[in-house]
Parts: sequence; C-alpha cells; structure tokens
Amino acid sequence: MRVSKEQAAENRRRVVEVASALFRERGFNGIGVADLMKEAGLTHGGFYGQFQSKEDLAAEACAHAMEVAAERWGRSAEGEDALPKLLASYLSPRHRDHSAAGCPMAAFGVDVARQGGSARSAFTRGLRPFLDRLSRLVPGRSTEAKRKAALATLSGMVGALILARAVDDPVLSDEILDAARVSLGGPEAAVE
Amino acid sequence: MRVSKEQAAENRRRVVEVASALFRERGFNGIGVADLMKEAGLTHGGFYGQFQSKEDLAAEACAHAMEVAAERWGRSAEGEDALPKLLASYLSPRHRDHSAAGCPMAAFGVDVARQGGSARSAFTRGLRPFLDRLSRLVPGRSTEAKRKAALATLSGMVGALILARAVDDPVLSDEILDAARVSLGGPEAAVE
DNA sequence: ATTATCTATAGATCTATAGATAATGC
DNA sequence: ATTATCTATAGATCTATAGATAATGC
Repeated sequence: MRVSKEQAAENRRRVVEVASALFRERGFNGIGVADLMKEAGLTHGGFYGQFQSKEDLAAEACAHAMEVAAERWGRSAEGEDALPKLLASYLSPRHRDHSAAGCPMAAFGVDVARQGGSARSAFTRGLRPFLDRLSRLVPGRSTEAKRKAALATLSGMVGALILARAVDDPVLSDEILDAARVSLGGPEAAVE
Repeated sequence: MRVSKEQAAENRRRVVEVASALFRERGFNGIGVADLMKEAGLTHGGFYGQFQSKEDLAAEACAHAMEVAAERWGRSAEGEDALPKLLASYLSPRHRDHSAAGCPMAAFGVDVARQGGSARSAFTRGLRPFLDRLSRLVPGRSTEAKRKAALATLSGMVGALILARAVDDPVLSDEILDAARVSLGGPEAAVE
C-alpha cells in the first residue's frame, strides 16, 4: 500500500487541488475530510499523515487557489485591451456557473473571514498580486490613483460575481454581470 | 412547560432573529440547531414544532434579515446627501466588524448560492428593494442608466465589505473600504 | 528500517423524531 | 383536549488517532 516518495508528494498535491475546488464549491464546512480524500482517490485515514488538520489544509488550499488564479490573471493582463478582456471573462456566465474552478476571492472571501487563522493570512498574502496586476491595467493619473482604482475595481468584480451567483433569477443574474462589466470599463456587450 | 400562543409566537420570532444573526456571523453550516435554540433560550427538541427543517429556518432567517436591512436603507435613503451617507455607513469599519447585525447580502450571498432552494429565492426577492432604493439615489440620465448604476454600486459595496472582512491586515482593510467609498460617490474622508 | 496508506474506531456533534410533561384555551 | 416545550435518543456524519500492512529506499 505504500507508494514512492514522488507518488506521495503527487498524492498530497492532488489532495490540495481537490480541496481547493471542493472548498470553493461547497465552503469550508460544506465538505468533510473523508469525502475530500475519496475524491482524491485515497482513504481518509491517510489524510493526517500529510496534513496537521483540516484547518491546515484549508489554508493551503486557499493559498494554492490564489496563486493559480493570480497566474491566470497575469497571462490575461498582457496585450491589447487587457482590462476589458479580463472584465469580460471574470464577469461572464461561464465563470459564474463554475465556482469550483473560479475566483477564490469570490468563493473563499466570506469563509476566510469567518475562519480566521492561517487561511486568512494566506488569503491576504495571495490578494496583493491581484491588486498589483490590476493597478497596471486601470486608468489613473498617479500610482496612488491607480491603486485606489484597482481596489474599487476588484471590489466591484467580486461583489458582482457573488450577487450573480446568489440570485435565483437568470435574467437578474445576467443583468448584474452586465452592469458591473460596463461600469468598471469592460466591453458594452458580453463577449461570449 | 407550555406557554401561551402569544409567547410561542414571540419565541418563534426570537429564534428567527437569533438565527439571522448567527447565520450571518458563522454561516449556515457554522452553527447547529441545538446552539441556535440555546441562544434563544429554548431546548433544541422544540425547534421542530416551529420549523420544518434547518433549511426552512435558513430561508426564513435570510428573508427576515433582508427585510430589516431594506427598511434601514429606506430610512437612510431620505434627505440630503443620502447616497454619500449610505456609502459612508455601509463601508465603515463599524459595519465591517459587526457582521451579525450587518448586511445580509455580504454575509449570506455565498452561502445562499451554495445552498440553493428556498433560501435562494428568499434572497432574490429580498434583493429587489435594495436595488429600487439605490436606483433613486445614484446619478443617471434615464431609468435604465440609474438601474445599471444601482447594480454596479451594490456590487461594489458588497464586494468591498467582503474583501475588507477577509483580509488580515487592518491597513489594507481600511484601504479597501476607503477606495470603494470614494469610487462609488461617497465622501472623500471617512465619517467615523 | 522506514513510511505512505489502509482499516477500524473513539468521541464529538449534527439533524431529526418520539414520547412525556405541564400549562393554555375551550 | 390541545399543544408548546422538554428530555432522551436514533442514526448519520465529522475530525482525529491508533495500529496494521506492505512497498520503498537504504
């Protein structure tokens, strides 16, 4: 039953990967260690050989999701019309409907505030790259003005995605995405 | 042990009240029926005489919190400088630090999207009054423009509050509140 | 020999129900 | 007689640990 060191490291990575998706989808309290491990193809007893606690995994899954998402933003933040493109993809029905692979700020923000501890500091650390990237894309006369615009833009993006997901009515949900996209400097019509 | 019909109705109201606060603070999965009832001064067995299920209570608590918050917005939406005042109070450190009594959209949004069902439709129904009130306060040439501005403003408010709560660093947290407040048309300096 | 993973389980907690109790309301 | 609430408990699920197992890595 024992596997190689490389395989064990790969298994551990897969648990973090699975957790980062399932925590986004169901919340920190919405899925248990046994189900997480099962989804990763392992039994739940093995969990505590790799992680100190579920809270420990939550922090690592949060950090991981933030890093992956920041890299994706980094790639999309290059070239022409970077901001409109970013807004169009972030505030798309596709993103709204796939929270497991989506923005960890929208998915984890509330959970992280409630949980506190190391997940919260991982979230805070992971947030800065998003602000740095956004600061380079938004309009503004000074570095300070750009920084403020980035903070406000990020807030609008996260809030719109959360409200669009919470709402029952698909027409209202699309309306929220569209209004936020246009207001924040995105294209007039949705791209998709 | 039995109480009067009036007292029973009052007890039921108190359970909804307590639930609307504790669910905001800890999330739907963050507190159990027994603890909720204890907080309301009752034993947990009595719960199922008043509510069909915990999910049932979640929907009712969400609806209640939305109504109370909408009334509060209604009062603050009168008189001079209604929008700047609303923004100053919504995006204040005080509001950030008291989620149990605060905006249910910021507290419940993510939970409601995950939970679905009647909580989600209660949330959607409860959202409209906020948009109507905001539409009357925001600038815009047409009804449609005001509506869009209201949607974008609400998104920015909710997103900023959630990010300000999630973040570990008090300086960054205040910075988020300040940037969103100014960007959305609030006063330049925080009031408090 | 070491160790990654497995099986099994402890102990806590969660939702929900059953039946008892005691006060209300007819 | 009705019923709001209580006590007690069923059955599921949750986090975490103990000890066994079997393959790796020296």
